[in-house]
Amino acid sequence: MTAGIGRPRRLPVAFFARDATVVAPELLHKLLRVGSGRAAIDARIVEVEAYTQDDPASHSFRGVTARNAVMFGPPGRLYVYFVYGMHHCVNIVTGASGDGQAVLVRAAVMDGIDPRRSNGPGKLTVALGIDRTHDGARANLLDDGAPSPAAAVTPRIGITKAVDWPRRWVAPWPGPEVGHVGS
DNA sequence: AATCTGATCGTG
DNA sequence: ACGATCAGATTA
Repeated sequence: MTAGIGRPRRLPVAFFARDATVVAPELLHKLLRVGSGRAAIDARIVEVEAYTQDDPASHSFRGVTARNAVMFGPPGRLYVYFVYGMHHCVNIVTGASGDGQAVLVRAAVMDGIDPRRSNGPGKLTVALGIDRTHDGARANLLDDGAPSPAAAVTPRIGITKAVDWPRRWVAPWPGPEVGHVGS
């Protein structure tokens, strides 16, 4: 992806301490950094989905459980879960502690990685090497001054409840269409 | 204890 | 359109 446009600034916890529907679109084109030092991998976020507690499709809808506990914890942490017996998905926890909400990172662009290898929630975690051991870890989001894209809000993907809620934001994608589950 | 259902992805 | 594959949540 493009080299640093500005000096990367780490987003403060306050950034995440707001409603998921507000934070989600602002996460577009921010960098999600995994690892540190020379092992650090950056992913420029290009597709997100917001999940709040009042959302029937959210894992937090029915209250705290062992799996979703992190969603109810402090903002700015990673909520990682395992689904379909084979895929991991990463979320950035938002809102105040006690409020179960998060933003699912559905796609990102990575330097030297074929976009088709990171254009889906499950594929992205593989590309970033994220698994359940990252659940609850502090998220490392960077703002390198990349211009904010004109976020397009659309219905969500891959869920069966409240599908129509406009809580999915997609940024211009440099390669082939995002995902294959068109809408 | 048993059943059901996925915030997905690759293949047919 | 469908199967893979299993953990977590729900129901009995």
